Amino acid sequence: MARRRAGEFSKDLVALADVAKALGHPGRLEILRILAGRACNCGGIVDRMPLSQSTVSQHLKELKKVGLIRSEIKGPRICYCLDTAAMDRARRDFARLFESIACFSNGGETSEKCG
Amino acid sequence: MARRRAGEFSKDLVALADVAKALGHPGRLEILRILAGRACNCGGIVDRMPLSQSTVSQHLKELKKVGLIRSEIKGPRICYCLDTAAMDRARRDFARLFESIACFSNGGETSEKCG
DNA sequence: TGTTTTTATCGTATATTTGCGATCTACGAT
DNA sequence: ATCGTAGATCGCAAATATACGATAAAAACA
Repeated sequence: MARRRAGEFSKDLVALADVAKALGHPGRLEILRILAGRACNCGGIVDRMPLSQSTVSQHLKELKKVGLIRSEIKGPRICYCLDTAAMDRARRDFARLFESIACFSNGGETSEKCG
Repeated sequence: MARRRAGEFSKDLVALADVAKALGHPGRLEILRILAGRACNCGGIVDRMPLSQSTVSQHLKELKKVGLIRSEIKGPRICYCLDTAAMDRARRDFARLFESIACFSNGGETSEKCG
């Protein structure tokens, strides 16, 4: 992004966009799916993904940045798991977004006639 | 993105990630909010946003690409509106994503003990 | 026909993302 | 102390994204 100006959009909007951006990569969605089944260390995730260790590590960092996952040192390895509270918050935020945006009462066509 | 390899992730996953990515910018979320209230032409959106006409036009193109909005030529101007069917699909897809990922039955802590 | 309005697109600049190999760090085991 | 494993981080390259001004294109209108 170039020439970013501060305070152009509301804090909430930016926060939601950040979470959406974190979800905006199939690899990161896949990681969340993997962690949903079971907390897992980095290596375990790498084994199930078509990406290198360093790349997976970067995606994990990204997901951590927005708080969707957490890590915990477990002896020689680091265990990653979902932050269920954050996930629940995200779920509600998205639901609210779509609620606030859409008036899904009409037949499914344009929201109203243009003009 | 560098060195993209084809078919690494499932089609559905990629499609959902694409929608998430489209939602991953506060400007685009704002545009959706504006269009939720009322179908609007490009100029009308520009007037309510801290971005230039050309930038807004690009964001509109992005949202069109994933199908969340549609456009309709209306005389000298082009009217943009939500594609309510697509929005509804997206809403359900996100709801399903969070359902499939989270087991929100425990106290809100880690999904299960790590390791 | 020429002018105005509206929007898309081009060209450009800059920032960010994605990806990988290589390396560094931390830790447990020998 | 040394080695091996696990993971983060660095350095690099390439692709995308973001933003804007300028310009082009289409349509209404004088």
